[in-house]
Amino acid sequence: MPLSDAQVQKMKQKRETILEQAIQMFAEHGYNDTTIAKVAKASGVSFGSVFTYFENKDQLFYAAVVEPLRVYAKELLDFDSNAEDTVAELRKMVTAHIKIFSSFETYLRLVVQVIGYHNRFAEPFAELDAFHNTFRGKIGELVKKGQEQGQLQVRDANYAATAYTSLLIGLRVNLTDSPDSQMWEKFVPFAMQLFGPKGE
Amino acid sequence: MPLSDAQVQKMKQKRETILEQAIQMFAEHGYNDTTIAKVAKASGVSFGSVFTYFENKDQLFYAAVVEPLRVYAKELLDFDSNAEDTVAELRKMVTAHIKIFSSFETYLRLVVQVIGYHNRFAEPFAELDAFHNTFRGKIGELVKKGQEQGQLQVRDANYAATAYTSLLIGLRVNLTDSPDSQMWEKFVPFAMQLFGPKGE
Amino acid sequence: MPLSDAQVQKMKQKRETILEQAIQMFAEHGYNDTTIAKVAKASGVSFGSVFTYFENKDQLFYAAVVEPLRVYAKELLDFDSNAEDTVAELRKMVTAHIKIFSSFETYLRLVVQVIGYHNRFAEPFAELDAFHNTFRGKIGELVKKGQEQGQLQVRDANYAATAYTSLLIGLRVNLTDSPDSQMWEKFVPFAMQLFGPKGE
Amino acid sequence: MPLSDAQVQKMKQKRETILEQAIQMFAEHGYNDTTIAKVAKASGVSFGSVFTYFENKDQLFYAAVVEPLRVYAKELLDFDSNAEDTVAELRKMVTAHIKIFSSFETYLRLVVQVIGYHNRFAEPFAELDAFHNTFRGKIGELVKKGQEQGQLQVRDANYAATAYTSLLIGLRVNLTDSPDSQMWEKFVPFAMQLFGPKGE
DNA sequence: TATGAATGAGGATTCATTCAT
DNA sequence: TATGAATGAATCCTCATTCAT
Repeated sequence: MPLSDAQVQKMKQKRETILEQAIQMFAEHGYNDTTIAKVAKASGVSFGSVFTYFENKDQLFYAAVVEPLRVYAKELLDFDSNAEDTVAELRKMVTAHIKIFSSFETYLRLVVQVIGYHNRFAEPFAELDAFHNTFRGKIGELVKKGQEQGQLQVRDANYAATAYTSLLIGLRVNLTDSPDSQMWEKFVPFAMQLFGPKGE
Repeated sequence: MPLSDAQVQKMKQKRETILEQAIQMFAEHGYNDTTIAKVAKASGVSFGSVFTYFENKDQLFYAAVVEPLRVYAKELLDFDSNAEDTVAELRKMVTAHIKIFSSFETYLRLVVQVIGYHNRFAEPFAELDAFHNTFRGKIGELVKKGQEQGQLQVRDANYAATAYTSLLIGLRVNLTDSPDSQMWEKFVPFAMQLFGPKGE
Repeated sequence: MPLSDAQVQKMKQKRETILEQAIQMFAEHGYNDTTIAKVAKASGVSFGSVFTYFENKDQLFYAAVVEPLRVYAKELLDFDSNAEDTVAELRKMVTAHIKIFSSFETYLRLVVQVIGYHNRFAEPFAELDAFHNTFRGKIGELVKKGQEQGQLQVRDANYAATAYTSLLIGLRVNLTDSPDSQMWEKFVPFAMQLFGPKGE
Repeated sequence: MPLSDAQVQKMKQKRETILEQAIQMFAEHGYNDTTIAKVAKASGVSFGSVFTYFENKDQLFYAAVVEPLRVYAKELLDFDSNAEDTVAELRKMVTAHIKIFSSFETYLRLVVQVIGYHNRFAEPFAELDAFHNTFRGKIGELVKKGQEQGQLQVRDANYAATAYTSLLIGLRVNLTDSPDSQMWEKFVPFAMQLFGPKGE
């Protein structure tokens, strides 16, 4: 007996709710202090149901880390590594990234944990690491282009990209309780400096 | 009957061993996956003995975070915020910091965890936060001086300091498995850029 | 999906079994020497299940003390404080009480422990104390009535009631291993004396 | 090297202090919640020293129960079972007993526990039981004499004695927090009734 | 599919007791 | 004799996971 469309919809919705609550709680209280029972309660389902949608706690954690990544990845990679005016594109990119990071508080807490315990969380870490490489790579390309055009001082573009992503994650770690995006914006010029724009 | 000096020494040594093992394991496997039994075994003592030296697991964790801080704090603050040649002092400072951070792998993993779950680890977090403020403050002073002397471009010195400490921590997070200090050194010029040195 | 009636019945039965075993063991071996594991084993359930029915050991103890009280209270208060023939009613009451106390061995051991450590067992003690006051009060009323009617010598009715309940509990303490109800019956006339019946 | 008298005195004193503290704490908090460490601390000695004076915790408990008994036994048996005026002697005895029991709060809490868990505390219980039999026996003799003299109504003297000791212990249990000896005195006439004095 | 009772492995902690100093 | 560090058995409790309904 196939499920009706309405039923499929309802189930999707339920899965979504559980995942959102899980992200919230994993980020806030960590893996161990987040119990399946608490997630279930916060989601308004029985804890048995959590196992209907996620094989086990590790899978739930994996999904909590990896699924948002797909969304955020797109936003973070939304810049043109072939742009003509490299510096302008970089500035647009940095501004967008800063804005995204300032609003990511919950999710990035999760990311930091995964990185911190990458032995324990090998699988989600692999995904994050893969994205990080893609991310750095694309930024590196843009930087390289800017250097070739003479708009940026010549330095190792990959290191510049790594310094840049490190600054982003470091700010997120340090400004733990500062959702105030105005303050975040102040860091745009500092981030730009890492790329060595000429005449600034 | 007071303990003999030899006794006292032996106890100090034992406490030290336990703490070192605890730091290692907390950093590697996190708070929850580090059991007292494992720490005891790694330290070559019975688990009951751990409780002789540390009131409970939370206190052990606290000590693991806070005691090394006292040592590292001194190293990290070892620069002159009144130096005449600001840029030279900054470069020396940055080089030293990069070196220190490159060797901190274990301890900084711990730090990242504490920051990530600062709700859970409120007390050690408070200590880290206090140090961070001192650290940023002293760097900010040096930057301010450089700006007054005209050696640095004028920007908000506190934000510069925050960007700098963020870069350091972000590098540590991103370069999780890179104890290679040669690679770390490459980041010195990028860090310097955050302070806006003129004519570089 | 609500539980079926049969399920609910089974659970009630299981809870009952656990509680009975707990009463038995708490009475026999005391709070500390009664482990959850032993109670579980005696009840034929896993020890995890005990926590399904009782929040923790203290709650189990509380239930073990308070739930039987509801039953016994009714039996003990089953006399008429407005009876016409006071002495006859008192004799009936005393006979009933003696019989009840003679059969209470297990439960009263528990009661004695709670009273003995009323600091430690504050909550169950409060319940017992409340019942004791009700019990004494009702007896006192009957005694007062008898005195007004001239059937009993005039003494403080409340002290008489306290002396009576003390005798009951004292007998239970002293005759620890005497379930022999024939012997208990012999104490009826002594108990009656406390009320000062005229012409006996 | 024999110990000096002063040293022997000091040790006796220390043992005494430990025992007093132990009685206090066993009575107040029970066997299990009274730790050797706490007793040692309250006594101003190291917990190792407790083991110098008492073989182990059980022996300490045994001493706490049995040693005071030797003192109290003498007081409780201080009446003349051959007295000419039986009723007067009984009244004197009851008055003395009530007074003693009213002041025994701590010790009798201990006694009640031993009786309550006589399986667990078999050895101290045996001592208490032996004393109880002696105590009842001597009272029984006096009662028997009074009956022979026609001063008391004829009833089973042993049951009367048991009823009497039960009333004493029951009062002690019930009046847990009433050190007020004035109130206790009110129970003298009730206790007397148990012996069936003629013409009262 | 949804529920929640049942299970038991795992872990922090307490504390009597031993024993070296 | 006095001390207190060392030990590890014992116990409460949590929680992921299974499975009958």
